[in-house]
Amino acid sequence: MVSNIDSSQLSERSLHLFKSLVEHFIEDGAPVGSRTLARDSKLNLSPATIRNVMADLEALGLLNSPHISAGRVPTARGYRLFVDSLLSVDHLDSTEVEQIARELAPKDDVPALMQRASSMLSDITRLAGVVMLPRPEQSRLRQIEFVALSARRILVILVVNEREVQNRIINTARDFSPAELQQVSNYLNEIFAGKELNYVRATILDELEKMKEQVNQSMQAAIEMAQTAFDAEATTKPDDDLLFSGQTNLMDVAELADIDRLKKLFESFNQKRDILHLLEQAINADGIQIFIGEESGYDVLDNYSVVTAPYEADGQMLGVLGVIGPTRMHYERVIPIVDITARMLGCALNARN
Amino acid sequence: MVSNIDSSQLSERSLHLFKSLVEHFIEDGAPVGSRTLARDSKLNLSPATIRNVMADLEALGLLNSPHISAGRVPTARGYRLFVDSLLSVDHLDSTEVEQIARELAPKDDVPALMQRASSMLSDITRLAGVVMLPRPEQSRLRQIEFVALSARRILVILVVNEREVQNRIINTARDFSPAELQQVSNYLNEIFAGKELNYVRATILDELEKMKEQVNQSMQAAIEMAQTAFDAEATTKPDDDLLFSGQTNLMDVAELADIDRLKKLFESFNQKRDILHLLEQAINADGIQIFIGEESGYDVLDNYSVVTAPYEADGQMLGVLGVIGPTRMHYERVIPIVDITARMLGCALNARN
DNA sequence: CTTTTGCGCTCCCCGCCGCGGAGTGCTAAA
DNA sequence: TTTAGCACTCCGCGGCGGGGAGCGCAAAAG
Repeated sequence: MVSNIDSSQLSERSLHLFKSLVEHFIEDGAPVGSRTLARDSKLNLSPATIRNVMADLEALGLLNSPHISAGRVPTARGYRLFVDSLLSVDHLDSTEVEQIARELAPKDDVPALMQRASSMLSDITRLAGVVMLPRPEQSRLRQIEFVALSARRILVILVVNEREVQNRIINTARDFSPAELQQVSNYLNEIFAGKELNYVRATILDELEKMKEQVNQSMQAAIEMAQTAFDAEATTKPDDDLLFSGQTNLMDVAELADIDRLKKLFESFNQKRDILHLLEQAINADGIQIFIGEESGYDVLDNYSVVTAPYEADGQMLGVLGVIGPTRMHYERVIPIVDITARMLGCALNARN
Repeated sequence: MVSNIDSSQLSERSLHLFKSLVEHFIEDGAPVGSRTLARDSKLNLSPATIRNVMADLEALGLLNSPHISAGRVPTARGYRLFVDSLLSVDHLDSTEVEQIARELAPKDDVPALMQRASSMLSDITRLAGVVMLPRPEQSRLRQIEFVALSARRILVILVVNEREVQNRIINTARDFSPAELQQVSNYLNEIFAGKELNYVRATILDELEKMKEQVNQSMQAAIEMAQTAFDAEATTKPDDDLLFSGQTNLMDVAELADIDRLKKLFESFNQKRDILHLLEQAINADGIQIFIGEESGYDVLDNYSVVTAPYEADGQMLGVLGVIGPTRMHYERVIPIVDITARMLGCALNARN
């Protein structure tokens, strides 16, 4: 990775012009030339002077021109400098903040809340929103219960991590009476409550061995049943842990009239893999993190930027949310929106202790 | 609605030529002219003759030309005649059937099965797949259970319609002991098991009244709790009942290079409303139903066709699945695929009694 | 009456040209 | 160091023209 440009390496004037250029480009999407820049930047300089400056900036890799006689366009590196050192972040007006707060009122269940966070992000920014759900890297079994649906069909309920409930139906080889089920769940709760799910899955086999000689046959069958339950659990929910919304907003941005690239992007939304990896990098960031174009390392994201922020509740990092749009996006607006959404989502999650 | 053309109104020759034209157009997507048709159709006719026939067909509204000196293209009405009377449906080769069967093996839970059905449809047809989930127009409560998470946090489990399990967590105003919970659930099961959910919701208020004077206070609180549980239920899951997949496949079809229309379509996938309405029309159809272009009545679907089939299990219609693609699609292939997928999905659902 | 031939005409597509506009780099002057 | 001047490049656009595909019509052929 080539070292980035530090703002101290450049003259005040260059920085000013550079900033002005980037802002201009973000506004119009057209390469900006020395004339316009001379007109707009308050410095009273002739186009010629500005051309010299721009040539320097291009040499540093902050700008380039699509072709020799066009204006200049920021490179990814240019955006980086802009975002890191030059950006003046918008102050959100209070009605917007209120809107966010209202949308994220902790009135319903967690998945719905996340969904709303995502669509709110996309609505407000007119870009694509994404929320990574709490990845329970540590899932502790809190409680397990069995409910008999009929003699051989049993509903298994796993309560995990205080919040989450999973249930599945298993068919058993023989009948179980409600009393037996109670007995089994008592037993399992006793030894496994509070343990990590993977540990439970791993241990349950050993446990089964121990049981074989020791206790009565009924118990043994019970353990087998539990094993089925946890096995099923293992194969479930591989990754519905990314909520997108507003993808269609990206179909408006002119720079991506290219339908093939857009298709690739949408496909990577569906696969989820790449985006997931990217967001995982952001979870330990201290607040807003921005991936600009090629920086991300995923070439589907060329010409796109991702603005993310982790969110937390109860002092614990839970996940990441953010926005995906063209590199040419209004960072000064998007950044505070993502930021405040992350905070408010955290609050909403706290509130529902 | 203008009356459709019946195949008996046309001469053998016209039909043959028309069929040939449609097939040709479906293959290439280019307007087809008299020359090509003369070459391809086995009838030994000169282009001029064919031009006359084509003029007739155009007069009937089966064809039209994009502009005066281009070839002809089928209209929606033309496609209608084609699929209703002229289409020779492909015989699926056995490896494909096997693939479908394999994908739909009833190995996991219902939602996952549906999801696989949808993505399989889109994979095989290279179009967009959609599955409408069983709309439980009639949800019977089978069983209700309470699990104490802590003294005041209670997990409510509703088993509905044999298959479906819903759970939610409610916070209570006062503590409940496990014994109490057991008592409450016994009571509720006794009076409400087998009843329709809406009925339960409606009745529970009355029940509450009756209770007020009659029984002990603990029971009353319990009923209040149950009410909370069912209320919450009412507000849940408004419509996650449509599963799309392979939308991106539609980005390949040339006729829809028009990004704006594509955007509108994708948005209507997200809203779900229109597509849902459309599929609901198909649920009582006897097998395959096809909506061609403007016929559907939804203008987002102009230039698109929807091929649907209802699926059933235990002799009961459960939902509809299908495929969305350009009107110019390979009906002879898509139709049997949708058909067999619907059947097999039904089987898979049956199998998991 | 049906089919074919012949012909003139329409319209699209594509490449070509030329031009104006925007912008650059360089050099020489302030 | 900045500015003015100038030659040059490249894009975008409109106009032009030719080739191709196809049509409709009318008259001839069957």
